[in-house]
Amino acid sequence: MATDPKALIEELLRKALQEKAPQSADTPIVIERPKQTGHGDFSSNVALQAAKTAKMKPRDLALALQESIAAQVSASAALSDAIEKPEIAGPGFINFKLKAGTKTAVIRRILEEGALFGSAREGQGQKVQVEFVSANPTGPLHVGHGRQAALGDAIAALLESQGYAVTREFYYNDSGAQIEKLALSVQARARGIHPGAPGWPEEGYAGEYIEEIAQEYLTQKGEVGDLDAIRRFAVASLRAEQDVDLKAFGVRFDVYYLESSLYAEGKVDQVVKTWAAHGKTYEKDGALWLRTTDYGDDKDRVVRKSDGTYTYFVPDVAYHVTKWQRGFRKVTNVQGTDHHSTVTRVRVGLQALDLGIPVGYPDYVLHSLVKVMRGGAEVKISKRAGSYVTVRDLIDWVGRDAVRFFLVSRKADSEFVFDIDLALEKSEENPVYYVQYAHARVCSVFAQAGGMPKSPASANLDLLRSEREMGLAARLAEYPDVLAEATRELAPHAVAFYLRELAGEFHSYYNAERILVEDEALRAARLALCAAVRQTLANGLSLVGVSAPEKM
RNA sequence: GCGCCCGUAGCUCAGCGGAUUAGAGUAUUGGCCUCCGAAGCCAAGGGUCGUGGGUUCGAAUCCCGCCGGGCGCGCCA
Repeated sequence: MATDPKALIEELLRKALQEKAPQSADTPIVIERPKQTGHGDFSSNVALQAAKTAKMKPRDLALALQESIAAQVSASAALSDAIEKPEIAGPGFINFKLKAGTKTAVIRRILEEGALFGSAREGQGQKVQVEFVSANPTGPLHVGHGRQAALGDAIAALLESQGYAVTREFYYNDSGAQIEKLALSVQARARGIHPGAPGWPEEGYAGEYIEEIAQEYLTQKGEVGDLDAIRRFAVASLRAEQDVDLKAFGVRFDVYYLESSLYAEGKVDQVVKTWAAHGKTYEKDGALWLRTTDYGDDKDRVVRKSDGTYTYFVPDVAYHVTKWQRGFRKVTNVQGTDHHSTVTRVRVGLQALDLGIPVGYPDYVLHSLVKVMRGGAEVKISKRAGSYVTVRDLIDWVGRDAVRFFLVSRKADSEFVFDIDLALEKSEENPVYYVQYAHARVCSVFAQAGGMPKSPASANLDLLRSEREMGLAARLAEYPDVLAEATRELAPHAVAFYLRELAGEFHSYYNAERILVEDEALRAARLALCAAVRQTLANGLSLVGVSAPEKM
């Protein structure tokens, strides 16, 4: 018998459909977990979907399917032990209820699989790459980078959970106009010129960190006239600072890819040559244009300016070629929505190379901007950076766990209001602590019981019978599905929501039932359930980069 | 003007490859610690799902218009 109840139910429905309405046999079977407990553990609307092709009223078809399933169930002792006969409800839903033993089986599975519970093999053997943050070394990381870091790292972890071999990558521009401005700004500061004063570079960087870098450069006996040395110093110093912040945020990268290397290795030239060789470019007004309109863009784009330098998206395309050549068939880029115009260009640029790269390559997860609120007003100023709030500010204000949980709990495309007061002053009501508290609570029960249960998996789980215990078991069983779905959608916020619900059900259970009861067998069974809850909370928290404390 | 995204309870947000009575948190109000951690639990009130049409037996969910907000629309990156 299949160990996964969902697969089992799908099988039953498939057979019933073949028997009762063969002409509708290829109707996709959707099985969901109803929100209302009265609707059983699983529910399907196939009868509603198939009614048309079957030329039957939905309810009549549902009744026929029900009859067939009931027959299948009574014919098999294993099936009879696993599930109840289905019920019909509403316009023609078929609702399934699992026997208690089927539901609690997940507890044993969790205890056996431990940290691996929730993982799957969907992506086994496939190399995927997630590119995120990719901040230029021209200033400290801002809140938007924080959102990217939280999102990207969680997406990477989700992909890992499904078996993919994931590379976390950070791409940065270490040459070009922005870096030049940075160098000039530091140089100006080193000469005592303040932002806006005569001699200050056009569109220079005005943040206080520029002054700090300038002072450091000077104390290390740097030569004010040596712009090249200043550039190297400033980039190194900002890169180091970003690394410190990322480390504090609990995010690490496998690869740092330098834009300059693309030029150095001739990869940028190669891209342009290939386009030209395929007749995808033409000269106009002293510039070189790419026929992006051939691929649905609204106008052609300049790739080489009249001054001979390339526009930004040429190295971008070259960079993505390396991703493809490095064997990443699935690539996800996490960026702000302000970059959404590059999505088309990069994809089109890749298509125009005729390398056999699929049309939708790469995937993009675009997130909208983050607004930071404090005391009912928007915070725009950071002491360090001047004009924006940094990741460091957020971590200092509310702590890493709260920042990561908050930033990952909204779907990427929703505009995000990060309320410092909510995250900090009301910390006792904060969702992060709510989830962490559930974890700590289980640990504290174990402490009371004299340590972690020795062999929780050997407990007699049939003793778990209450509504709440069944509900918790069902919730636990859902976890692998949540991860699979969240991975498919590249939407880690689903994990944060799931954790909130699981924690809530546990708190509720904890208040309603005593876990450390006299009856040893029952106590062992409840401890096993608690151990499974703890494991799942820990797995989910770890996935979104939040710690699972034993005490708080 | 054009393109993409968003508009769900006072506030912050889930749900949106249609389907059984729209959900959480927070805020407000009222209960629960002689008993495993009250950073918790239980309960109440609070929503014409921006708006007007359309498709459908059935729409918060799909399609179109409008209103409101965000982001793009460079030989900037």
